Amino acid sequence: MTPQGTRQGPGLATERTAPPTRRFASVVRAGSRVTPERARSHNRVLVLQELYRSEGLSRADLARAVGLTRVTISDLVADLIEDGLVIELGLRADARPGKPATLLDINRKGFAVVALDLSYDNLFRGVVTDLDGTVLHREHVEVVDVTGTDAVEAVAALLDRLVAAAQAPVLGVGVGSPGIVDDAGTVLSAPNLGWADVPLQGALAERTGLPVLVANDANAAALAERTFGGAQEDAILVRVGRGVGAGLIVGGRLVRGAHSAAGELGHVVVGTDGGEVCACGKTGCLETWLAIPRLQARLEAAEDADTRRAALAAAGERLGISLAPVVGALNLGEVVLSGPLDLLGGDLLESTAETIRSRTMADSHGGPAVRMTTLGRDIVVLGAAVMVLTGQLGVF
Amino acid sequence: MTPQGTRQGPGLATERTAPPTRRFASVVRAGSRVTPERARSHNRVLVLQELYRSEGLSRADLARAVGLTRVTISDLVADLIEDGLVIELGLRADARPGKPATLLDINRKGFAVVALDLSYDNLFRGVVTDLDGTVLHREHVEVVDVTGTDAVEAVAALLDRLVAAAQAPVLGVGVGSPGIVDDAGTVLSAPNLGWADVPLQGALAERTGLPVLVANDANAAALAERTFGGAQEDAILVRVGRGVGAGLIVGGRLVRGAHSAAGELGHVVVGTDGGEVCACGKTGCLETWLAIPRLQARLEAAEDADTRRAALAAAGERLGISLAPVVGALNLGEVVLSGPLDLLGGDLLESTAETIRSRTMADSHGGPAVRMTTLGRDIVVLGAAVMVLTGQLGVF
DNA sequence: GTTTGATTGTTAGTAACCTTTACTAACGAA
DNA sequence: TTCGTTAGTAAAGGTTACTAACAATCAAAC
Repeated sequence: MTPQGTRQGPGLATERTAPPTRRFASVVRAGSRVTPERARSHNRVLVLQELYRSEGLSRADLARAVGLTRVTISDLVADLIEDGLVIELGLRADARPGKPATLLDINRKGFAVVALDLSYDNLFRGVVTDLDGTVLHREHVEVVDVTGTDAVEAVAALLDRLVAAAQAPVLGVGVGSPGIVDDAGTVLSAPNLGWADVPLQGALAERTGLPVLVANDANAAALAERTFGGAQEDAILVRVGRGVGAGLIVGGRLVRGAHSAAGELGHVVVGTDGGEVCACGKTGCLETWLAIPRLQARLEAAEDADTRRAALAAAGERLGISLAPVVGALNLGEVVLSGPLDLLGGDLLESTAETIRSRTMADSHGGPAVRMTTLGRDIVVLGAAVMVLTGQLGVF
Repeated sequence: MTPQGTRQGPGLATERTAPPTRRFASVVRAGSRVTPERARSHNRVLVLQELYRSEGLSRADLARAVGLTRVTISDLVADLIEDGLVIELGLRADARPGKPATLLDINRKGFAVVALDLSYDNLFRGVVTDLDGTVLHREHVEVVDVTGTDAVEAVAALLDRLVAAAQAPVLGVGVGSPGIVDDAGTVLSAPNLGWADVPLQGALAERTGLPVLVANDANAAALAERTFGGAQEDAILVRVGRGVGAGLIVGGRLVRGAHSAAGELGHVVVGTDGGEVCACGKTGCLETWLAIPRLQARLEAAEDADTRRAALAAAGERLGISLAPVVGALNLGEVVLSGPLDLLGGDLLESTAETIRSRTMADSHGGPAVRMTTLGRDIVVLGAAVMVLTGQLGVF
């Protein structure tokens, strides 16, 4: 053992032959022992996933896809049918040799998911969907100047109406809320709603008796984009509205952050040339460049079309400047924007893409894809639904 | 279903009630079925992890920690002892009622790990460690103007010497290489070594017959910092040398990126006020502000101590500017620097910390911790060793 | 029209795994 | 000495997934 290695070469050279401290950090979560029972439920999930992804598979198809034997698959499927999660569709139609297969599918219409989006101004929206994320029913409620516990009450009332409207057993409730939301579904901070440390998930779960999952709206949107929008395994979704937020998917998983605040991009300062003063006190925050109210004000002040296009391009450039380090550091493959299509979809988007490309290393793949979401205004509720499907069925 | 939902509220408003495409993205990797055999090997890993983390546990201690019964633990431990991975230390000394426990430990000296660091200028370094990451032996070789297959040959020769020097069976070989390295250990691009699509991992594995793992040097360093340096679950490690690279730990896991290029921060443009021209062709890349040769040139040109301090602070500010969006987006809890302590450790570090704090939302935790690594020049080889321990034993 | 080969799904039996229950060994305290 | 506690082992049992074998069914070849 070399206690104090001699400095060789011109390379990095801070010293100390590390006597590794006996404080290790583990990858595998504690208590994740695998009993046969847990193994089976894991395999159950695999079957569900496979069925979810492509309806109309036979038991034999599942066996090939999952890697278990036909016998085991038959057994698992029997369980799932008994639980009502899977149904038989009938015999396969196409002509091929051998015994015709019995096609299976998840019972897509047999359960409902309730999903809420609290991120609008003065409005809570909610939907009932089936297991595919198809919206079956919509409700909304105006919440002008409603904050604190009144706001929680309004959410609960909306939720009650949605649950009552559901035509099938409700699998669970997903909520996309503005602000910072921790793992347990407590809204740590949501200034617009006057919330601080509000245990929304617990409150709604207790009231409805249903499984409830609460997450940040931009994070939910990112999940939706990943699941229904075809986003890659490494992508960022940027939501532009009254404020600016983001959700990150890294390695196919949603990033939560050290203090559950991942995606809080709005108040990062952009560039080194000043800017407008932000509500947060700093100067040149991304929100001052990009938030819809400010952007609209600038567009209205513009005198001709060229000036308007320049304003949009400038906003896009600022977004690109702040995204470039993130794209470079994470090697993101995709940047997706969500917000008013008429404002974001044109010059702004193009400018963002061009700025990112010119400020990051042009890898052999020509930089990340930059595009608008195709999920429209339902992106948050769809993400909230994904949370339920993942949490309750393990699907996705 | 509302085909074209009416626009309500001033919120986000791009349209279309998403008919979700039947193209889903899954979280669980395909083919990850759990057979009883896999379940047992998983539990074996849990036992190893627990033993690794704190030596001197009894079978009963393990049972409590892992959550399996004493019977099962005894069985697993018998397997591990037979494989030579675990040894009995003798009876517990302290006096308490009941039968005295037989203490166990991983056979820490019974296996060796070989780890290489190819990231120095004109020098390859390698070490032999035990399972704790304690360095037992060092070798190095000068490689001035050695590139391409010659460089691979030099690596292989160094590796042979290290394997020959090992006093215990070699568990595996870890390599930290500059450049972009994919999952399979192929160096996609390492300009300094003249490598492009070099299947280093495969070549070394074939030559030595040992398990080999190759990864980017900064990524390896990040693993070391996470494992031995006490880094948090969400942290970035920035390596400053001839170039600038980084490794990211998100949710406790290393980030690989869409094209295996995560951490390539050196060629991201910083700020909006120009800068020096970079070798890559762009202007104002982080490397032009921060790389050691340029920094040293600026320091030598400085006339007095104040100017030198200002130069260091300016470099730190640039690093902070480019890290701020990353810290904000990922909500990182920690930023760790690796490189020449005399240059990075003082004003530069402070300036980086202050810049990050002033440009991100000051969350209730006062921003990320910013510090130097304590692992010194061995950080990359330690990370390479961690790769082997993780890959071969599942530890960490 | 019959045979052949292929495919599906089920039944029966087996091996692996973890658990429960029960036991022995070993020790401190009363 | 007795009691209570802790460590480790042994035997039996239940769950899980596997292999082997088979009936049902159909297309295609003969």
